[in-house]
Amino acid sequence: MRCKDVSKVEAIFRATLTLVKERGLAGITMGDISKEASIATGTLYIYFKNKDELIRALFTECRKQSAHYYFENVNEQLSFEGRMERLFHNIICYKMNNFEVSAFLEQSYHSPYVDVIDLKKKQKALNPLFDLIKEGVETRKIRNTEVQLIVSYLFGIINEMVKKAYFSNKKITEAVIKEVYAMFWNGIKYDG
Amino acid sequence: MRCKDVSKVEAIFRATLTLVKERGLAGITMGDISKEASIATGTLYIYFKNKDELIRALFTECRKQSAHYYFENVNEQLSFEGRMERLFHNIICYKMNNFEVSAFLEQSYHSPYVDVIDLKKKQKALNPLFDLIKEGVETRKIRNTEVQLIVSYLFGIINEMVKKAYFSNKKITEAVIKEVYAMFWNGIKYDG
DNA sequence: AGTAAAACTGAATAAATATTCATTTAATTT
DNA sequence: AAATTAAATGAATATTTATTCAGTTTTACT
Repeated sequence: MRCKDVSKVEAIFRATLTLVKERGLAGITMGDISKEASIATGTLYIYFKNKDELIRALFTECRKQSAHYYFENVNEQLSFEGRMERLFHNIICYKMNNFEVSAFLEQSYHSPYVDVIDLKKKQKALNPLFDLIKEGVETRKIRNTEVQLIVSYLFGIINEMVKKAYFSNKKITEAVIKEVYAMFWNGIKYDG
Repeated sequence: MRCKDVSKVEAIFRATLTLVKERGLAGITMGDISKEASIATGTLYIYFKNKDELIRALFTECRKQSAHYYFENVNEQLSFEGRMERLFHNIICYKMNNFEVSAFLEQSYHSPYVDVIDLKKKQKALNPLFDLIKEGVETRKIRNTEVQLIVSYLFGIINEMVKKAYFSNKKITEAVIKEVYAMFWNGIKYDG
């Protein structure tokens, strides 16, 4: 054998996400993870120095992946409104289809595994979003408000809705996304 | 001594909330709690059978307290709009001034300490909110949408905003509350 | 003050969990 | 196909954490 197996890291990550979704970050052990990933406990320590590093590595990975999907097809060909709607749509869909990722990230933020320094880096990944909102404010497409407030408004609505849908076992249909987007847009649009 | 000391339970709860706010639910031990509460570890077991019961008792207490404050002064003397704004205001203020309570509740929901049965009871505490929204929809004050969606929209905005404010060390001023409420209202109001 | 009951203490023990490592298995090289 | 190296195993060990309990202090009552 030549090198560490990427697919094993993948299996470990996937197992951890599954367990965190089911039991929460507070309720999982290295034994649980290895069992869920169908590997020996010792093998975890070949891929990660310890539990902290495993969780942190997964945290980093999840953040990278999320941000990547958020901005898919949000490009200059689209109007401001088009880009905003696309972004909104992407974020909802990603969070719905990858609920375990969202759940893990949310739980990690205020856990002993993740510290504030990491959080600062988050800003960069979401810079295009901040820029888009800034543009909207400057061109009077959206109300003249603190950019951060709009971001909180955006993620607040989406996070809560996705969480609710997940825990009540309901799918979020395209019609519902349209409806919520309308509410979101009415909330932020400029009206003199 | 005649009976167990209520103020000691209070101290234990307060200590736990402080620690969960700082380190997260995953990062606290019974030893940490007793130390923070300035009592011996053994004393914890006089008041609570074990860690699970401690956390669950605190969870129940926090939920009761929150719901109580949310509906303060939301009464029939007020117009529909007045009641809605008051409620919005109450929820924000409570969550700001008792951030550790909100943080603890949020983390508990998906922890091994709290199970789904408890969650069902939550519905009842928030019934007045559901009723208010239903009334709004029926009287065409707010858009004709799934009530649950409006609730998610409401809590989503507030939760995210309070979290952001707390972690960036900024106070939410009355002006900001007014601004966010305006956005919220524009999002849900009926417009043909 | 004297006494019994309740509350409190924190070191000792039990239980859970993380981590290591001697051994086995599989892959790669010569 | 033997030798070499990397990866995987899981029982053993170390560490952390929950829980208990024998002894101490405080309280409430006479």
